[in-house]
Amino acid sequence: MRRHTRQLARRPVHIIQHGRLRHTRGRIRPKVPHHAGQEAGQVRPHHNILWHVPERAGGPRHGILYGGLAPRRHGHSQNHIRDAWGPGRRQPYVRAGRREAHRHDAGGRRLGQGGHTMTEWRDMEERWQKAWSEARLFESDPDSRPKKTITVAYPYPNSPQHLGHGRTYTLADINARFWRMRGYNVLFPMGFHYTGTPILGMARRVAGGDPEIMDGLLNIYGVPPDTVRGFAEPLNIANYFSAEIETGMKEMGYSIDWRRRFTTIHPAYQRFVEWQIESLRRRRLIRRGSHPVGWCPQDGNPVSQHDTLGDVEPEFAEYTIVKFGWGRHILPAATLRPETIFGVTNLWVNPDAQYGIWQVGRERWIMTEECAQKLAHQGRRPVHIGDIPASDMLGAAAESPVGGHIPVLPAGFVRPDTGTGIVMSVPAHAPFDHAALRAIDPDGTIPSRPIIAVSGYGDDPAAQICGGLDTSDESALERATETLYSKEFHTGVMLEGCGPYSGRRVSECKDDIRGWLARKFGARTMMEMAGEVRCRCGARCIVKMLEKQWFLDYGDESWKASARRCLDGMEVLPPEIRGEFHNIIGWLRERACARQRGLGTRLPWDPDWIVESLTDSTVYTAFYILMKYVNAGAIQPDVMDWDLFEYVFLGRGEPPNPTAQEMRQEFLYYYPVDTRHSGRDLVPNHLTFFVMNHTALFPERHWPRQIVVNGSVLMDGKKMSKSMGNIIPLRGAILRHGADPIRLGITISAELLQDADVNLESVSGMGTRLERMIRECGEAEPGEAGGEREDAWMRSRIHWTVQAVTANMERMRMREALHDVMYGMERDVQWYARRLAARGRAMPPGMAHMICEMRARLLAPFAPHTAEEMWHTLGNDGFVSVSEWPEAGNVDHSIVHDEDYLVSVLRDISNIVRVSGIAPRRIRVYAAESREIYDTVLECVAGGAADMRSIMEIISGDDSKRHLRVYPKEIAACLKDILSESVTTREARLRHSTFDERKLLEEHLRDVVRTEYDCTVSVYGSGGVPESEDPKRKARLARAYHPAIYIE
RNA sequence: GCGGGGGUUGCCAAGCCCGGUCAAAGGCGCAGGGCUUAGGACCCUGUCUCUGAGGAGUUCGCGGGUUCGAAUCCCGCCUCCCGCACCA
Repeated sequence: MRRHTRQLARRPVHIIQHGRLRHTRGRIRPKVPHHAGQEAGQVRPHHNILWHVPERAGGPRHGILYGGLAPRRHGHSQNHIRDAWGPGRRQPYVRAGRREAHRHDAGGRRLGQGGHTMTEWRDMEERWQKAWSEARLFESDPDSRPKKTITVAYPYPNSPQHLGHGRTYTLADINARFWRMRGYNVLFPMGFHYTGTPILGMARRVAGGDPEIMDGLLNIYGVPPDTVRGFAEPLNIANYFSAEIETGMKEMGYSIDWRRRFTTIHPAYQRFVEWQIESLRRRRLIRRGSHPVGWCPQDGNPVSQHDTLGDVEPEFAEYTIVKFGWGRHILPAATLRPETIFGVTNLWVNPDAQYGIWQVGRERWIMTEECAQKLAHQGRRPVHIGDIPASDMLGAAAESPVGGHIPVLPAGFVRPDTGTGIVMSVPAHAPFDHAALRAIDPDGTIPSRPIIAVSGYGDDPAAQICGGLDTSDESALERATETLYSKEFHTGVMLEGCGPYSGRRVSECKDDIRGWLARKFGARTMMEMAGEVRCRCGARCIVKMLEKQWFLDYGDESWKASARRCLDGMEVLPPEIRGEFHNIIGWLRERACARQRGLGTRLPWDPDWIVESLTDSTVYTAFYILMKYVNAGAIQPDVMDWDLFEYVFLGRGEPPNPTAQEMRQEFLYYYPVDTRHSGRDLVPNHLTFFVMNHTALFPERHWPRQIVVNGSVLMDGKKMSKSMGNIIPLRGAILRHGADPIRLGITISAELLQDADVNLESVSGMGTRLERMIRECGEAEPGEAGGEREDAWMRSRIHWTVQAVTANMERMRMREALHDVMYGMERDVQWYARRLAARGRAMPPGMAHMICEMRARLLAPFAPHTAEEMWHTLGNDGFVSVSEWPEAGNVDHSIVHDEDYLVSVLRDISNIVRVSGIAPRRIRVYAAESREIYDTVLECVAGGAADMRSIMEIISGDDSKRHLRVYPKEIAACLKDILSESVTTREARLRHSTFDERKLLEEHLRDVVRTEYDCTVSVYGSGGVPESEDPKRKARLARAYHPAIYIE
C-alpha cells in the first residue's frame, strides 16, 4: 500500500480528525496581471468622462421626467408628463428667503443643478460626513431611549478594504441608521483585529524582498514605497491598513461611534482578553493536549496556508504503521489502508534507498532517515544506531502480525521520503502492488490474497482492473488505484478470513481495524502531509505534533447545550441559516486556543503562549462599552484587573472605583448585543464561537439577540481575490463612483444570503438616479397637496410603500426595501403624473414636496449623503439621519382598487393598438352591466371552490343562485378570469362589490386615453347598444372587469 | 465522506417556504424613438415564438408523480459551488 504523494493528492485519503474521509483538492491559481488604475489614490476623477455632465442653461427642462406607463407616439408629445409638475416648476435656487439661506448653510456648492462632476459629488459626501462628525451625530451614550447595540465583525488589517468587505459593513450601517431613525439609541462601534499570523508572514516576506508581495503592496494596494519599506515590522502593516480601512469607512458614510475604537493589542484589550481566557479556564473549559500542525523544519515554525508556496492549505493524512517482525528488528510498514493487513503477501523496500536502524523505545526499527526525522516531530525519539543496506532485507521472511511469514521484495516505486520507506504489498487490491509483484513473479508463486468483495471486480479486483492496462504507465495505475480504492471503501465487504471483521463493510470497520491493530499488535499512527507542501522558504513541510497545546473545549456537551439554548432564543437572519449553526455546534470539538507567535495577548498562566486570534475575538462586543472610558482617559489599562471585569460584566463584588460603576451602568444599558452582522464565511467559526463564548461568560439575559449573515461579493461571478486580479479596493471605487451609489449597488444586487455579483455599471446608474432625485427636490415647494382622487391615490400608495419598506427593513430584507423606494415609488409617481396630465392638472406643489421628502427619509439609511442633500434642499433643518422614520398612514383600498382597474383597461387598449397597428381615431368601451355571475364565482373561489364541479354544486344548492345554472359557459369564463388574478386582487374585488365600472370609465378612462392617443372615447353599458354604436358587435363580449373594446 | 447552498427567459437576479397574481419583478445588455451640434448622460418603448384585437403556443437543470391547475409540493437523477478547524 503506499506511496507517491502525487497520488495521495488525488484520491480520498484519511485526514487525521476522527479519521473522516476527506478529499484533498487541487487548487489552481491562475496568475492574472493586476489592473493598472485601480490603485487607491491614483484615480483622477476629472478624467472620468462618464461622470462629466455639462451644465445646462434651462434648468426647468429637467423637471421630473415621468413618462406615462405607455404613452403612445401617435398622439401628443410626452411633454404633458413633465408639465404635470406644472407651475411649481421654476429655476431652483434663485429664490430669496429663509430656505435659500438655509441651503447655503448646508455648505458650499450644491448638487442638482443639472449634472455634476465626480469631484462635486465627492465634495457633497464629504461635506455631510464632516457635518455629522462635527455634530457628533453618531456618538451614543446611555439615555432614556430604548437602545440597539449593533455590531459587525471587525476587520483584520492586512490589506485595504475591497468591495466585498463593504457589503457587510454597509448592511450593518443601513440597519443602524434605520433603527436610529425609529427612535432607538443606536450603538454602532468599530475596532481592529491586529491579532494573527498573516501579517507576520507578510512582514517576513517584505523583509525578504519577496517580489510578489512587493508588487501586490505597491501596485495593487497602492501603498507608497516609503511606507512599504517599514512593513518589515508587522505592527506598521496593521497600523497602516487599519488607518486606511478607517478612512474608507468614514468615506462610506458609516455611522460609527469612533470614540470606542480599539485595536486588539491595546493594553486595555489585553487585560480584557486575560479576563476572558482566565474565566474560561476557571469554568474548566480549557485543557491541554497534543495537536498536529504543518511545520517548516527549516524555519522551525508552524505553517498555515498563507505561509506556503502557492498558498497551499497543509492537509494531513493519517498513516497506520504496522509492525512486521524480522529477528530482533521491526519492519514498520506505513499504510493508509490498515484493513488490507489481511491481504498482505509481501513487503516492499526500495533497493536504492538508504535505510537505518533506529532505537524506538525498546524496539529497533528499520526505516529511512526521512522517516525518522518525521517521527522525531511526532512525539517519538528515534535514536540512530546503524545503517542497513536494502539488499540485506531482500528475501527476508517478515512476521506478519496476523500470522505467517512473508518475503521482503524490492520495488522502485517505494519513496523513501513518504511513510517509512517500507510498504505492505496487497496485490489483490492495489494495482501498483499487483503490477510490481507480477513483474518479478510472473508465475504466481506468490498468490494474491483477496480479502474484500466488491461487486463488478470478480475474485481478484486489482488483477481485473489492471487487465487491459499498460502496467508501466504510472498514471494509468494511479487512476486505477483511485477507482478501486473508492469503490472498495464505499461498497466493499470484508471476506472470510479477516478475523472478527469478516462480513463487515469496509467503510464501517476500517477504523475498528486500525484500533485493533494498535491494541493487539502495537500498530502506531503517523501523520503525513497529504500532498507535497513547501514553505515559502522552500523547505518541504512536515507534520509536527505540538505537545501540551492549550485547547478550548468546544466539545463540552453542557456548553453546547447552552449554546443551543442561546440560539433558540435568538433571531437568526436569514432564517434558513439557523440549521447550519446547529450543525456546527454538533460537530464542534476542542480547538487550539493558543499559539506560539504573532501579535496578541499572552496566556496569564502560561506566558509562553499567545491567545489564538479567533479565541480573543469572541466577546469583544462587550468591550466597546468600556473602551470609551479608556480612550477618554477616564481609566488606565493597568487598573483593569480581574475584579474590575467581574464587577462590570457580572456585577460581582464591589465597584473598585467610580468609573467602574459608570461602566457597569453603561454595560447594563447596552448589553446584550441586539444584532451581530457578519459574512457567511464566519458562520462555522467566529459567529458560532461568539454564541458559545457568550453563553460561557455571561448570564442568559446578556446573550446575543440576533445574528444577521450576508453572502459575499463577486466580481464577474468570481470571488474577489488578489491572485485573480479582480479586487476592487473600496476607496478607489468611492473615488470613482461615490459612496452612496456603491452602497445602493451593493444592497440591491442580491438577497441577504446570496453572493452578490456587483456590476459597476449599475452602480453608476444609481449615481445618476440619485442625482436626479436631488435635483427634483430643488423644484419642490411645500404647499397644498391636492384633494382630488388621484392625489388621494398617490397618498395611499406612499403609505403603502412606507408600510412595505418598514416591514422589509425590520426583517433585514434591505434589497426589497430599497427596491420599493427606488423603483416601486417611481412607478407610482409615473402613474400619478399620467393621471394628472389626463385631467390637465399640474402636480400640486405640496404633493411633489411630500414625495421628495418621503424619498429622502426612506432613502436615508441607504444613501445617507444624498438623503441629507435632498432634505436640506427641501428646506428642512437638522439631519435626516436623525429625523423620524415616516409613519405609514391609512391606505384607501377602494381607490387603489379602482386605479388598478383603470391600469388594466389601459393595458388592454395598448395591447390592441400595438398588435393591430391601428392609429386610433375612436375608442369604444363597453362595460359589463351585470356582475352577478362574476361575484358569485368570486365568492365560491374565495371559499375554496376553485373547480367547475364544486362551483356548479354550490350554485345548484343555493336557491338564490340556482337560476345561474344555465350559464355554464359564462361561469367557466369568470372562473378563468378570477383564477388568473392574484389573491390580493380577488380580495379587493370581493370587498368592493358595489364598484361601478361604467361610472369609473366615464369619469376617468376617457381623459387618460384621450390625452395619450388623441382620439375620442365613448363608454357604453354592454346591454342594448344600438348597432351604430357597436359596429363589430363587441359589446356582448364584455365581462366583469373586462370591458369590451373596439378601436377604429 | 459529513454538512450547507444553488441550477429561472442574452447576462445578473427575484419568485419557490404560503401551488393559480408567472411569459415570470428589477437591473444590465441589446434594438427603436426622444433630447442633444455630436458623443456621453438622461427619458420613453420594445426585447421567447406567432398574432390586424386585448389572444394562442412553448418555457423555469433532467425524468416521473400529486392536483382542475406546478418555476412553486412529492420522488428519482444529473450538475455546480462553499465549509470541514487552530486560519483570519
